[in-house]
Amino acid sequence: MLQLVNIRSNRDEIIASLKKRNIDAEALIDEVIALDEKRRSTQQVLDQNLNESKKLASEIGMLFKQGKQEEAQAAKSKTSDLKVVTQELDGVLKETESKLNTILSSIPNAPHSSVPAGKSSEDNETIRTWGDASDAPHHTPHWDLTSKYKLIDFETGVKITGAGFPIYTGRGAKLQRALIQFFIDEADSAGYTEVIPPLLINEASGFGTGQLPDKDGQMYYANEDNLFLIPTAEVPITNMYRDMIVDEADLPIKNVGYTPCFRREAGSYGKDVRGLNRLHQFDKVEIVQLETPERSYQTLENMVAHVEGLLRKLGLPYRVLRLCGGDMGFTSALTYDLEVYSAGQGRWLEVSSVSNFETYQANRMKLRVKRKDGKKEMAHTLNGSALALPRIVAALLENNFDGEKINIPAVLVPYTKFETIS
RNA sequence: GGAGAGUUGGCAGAGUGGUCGAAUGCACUAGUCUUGAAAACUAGCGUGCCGCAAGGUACCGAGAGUUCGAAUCUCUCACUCUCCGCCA
Repeated sequence: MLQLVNIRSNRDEIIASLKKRNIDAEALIDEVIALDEKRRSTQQVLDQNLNESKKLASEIGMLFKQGKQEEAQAAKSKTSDLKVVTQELDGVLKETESKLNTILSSIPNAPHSSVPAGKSSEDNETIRTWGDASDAPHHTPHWDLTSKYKLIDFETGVKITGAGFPIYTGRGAKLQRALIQFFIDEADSAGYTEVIPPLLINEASGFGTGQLPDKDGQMYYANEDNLFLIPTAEVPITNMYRDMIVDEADLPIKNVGYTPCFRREAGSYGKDVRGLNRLHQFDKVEIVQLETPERSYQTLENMVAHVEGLLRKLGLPYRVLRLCGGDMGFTSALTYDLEVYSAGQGRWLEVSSVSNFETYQANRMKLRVKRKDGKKEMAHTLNGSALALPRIVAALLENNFDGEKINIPAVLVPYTKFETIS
């Protein structure tokens, strides 16, 4: 959620910034400001009333103690009017706060100044490209390769679960594990602490990182237990720090976690879902950081650099995009997408999304930093895929197929224990 | 799944209707003492909201209720622990 203090003091900037998401937030923001004012003035009056009630109550207590029954009874009758007013004010305050929170949590994060305006992925800004996207010798899509070399069994996955739940078999499975291990080792070297979080999360966690209340349709839901399957490790890992005040000296906090991710992906179709392009269950290694406001943007760049390092070591041509306002996620202030070139399909595939949420998630989950001078403020949260497996596998197979065999990148061979797939 | 016990400040742990935001100990911070450290002593030490401030108000797992007044009584829910059952 946006912070009220910011909305109060930077109303115009926030409205202008939200325009980059193609949202005219003026009416909403003004409603927030009005509700906030109502909330504050109501609380002032309520506090005065409560103060009087408290005083009266303790006076009555004294009178009873001194045995002055009649005076005590008289004082009691005075309290009833006050009580009615207090209850009324309390009702108004709660209702106002609840309205305020509902509206506030429905407003997306205000994009960073560097975010370009735009409507769709067409308007994303390409920051840089690495590698030669055109030099692949063959153009066989990965679904032909996985079938030819028996790496992934899509059909049996359909039988036991449904579309989008593939079965990795033999060297396909080993390649998958090798990549996971490689990604975690790299993050480990970069100072991230590995965590293995739960794969189901409760409502509070879903709200904390911003998947709830609006995106519950995207998550699988275990009705009996009121739990959701995680769409990304971001949710459990970031929520480890929910309702916490962390010492500035402990920042940055860096975690890496490998988890399967589950997404319903309702409404997807066509070439986007062919093969490994979009799945309901997929593996991902995620990096998460908690930072101070003044350092978070440098940290964002560092995280992008980390992900680029992975792609370079794998030898996959890629490009870095700065997402436009219209294509950015609800909670993000600035997002970089990394896309690898898929030689077999002749197109770019998103394999990582690295974002700075600034205080947006922190404010939802009450995650604060205690500064050296003792003052508390919202922390910044960041995360990024490092990396999402399926499309990496797709690009790896396609780009390294020489017509006879698939050549495993040298960095992976110690993990796979085989150099080629043929 | 069954039975029982519990949930209080960073931790431990008092508190069963009034002056309790909450004893005490530990931890932590600052100071005194000391060549330095330890010890000892002194002081400070939760969070949110409102307020320029003084200060006010709320929070003792969550929510509702009884009462002039609730950490304390009642109800509902959640969670934790112990024992039994089941089980990787």
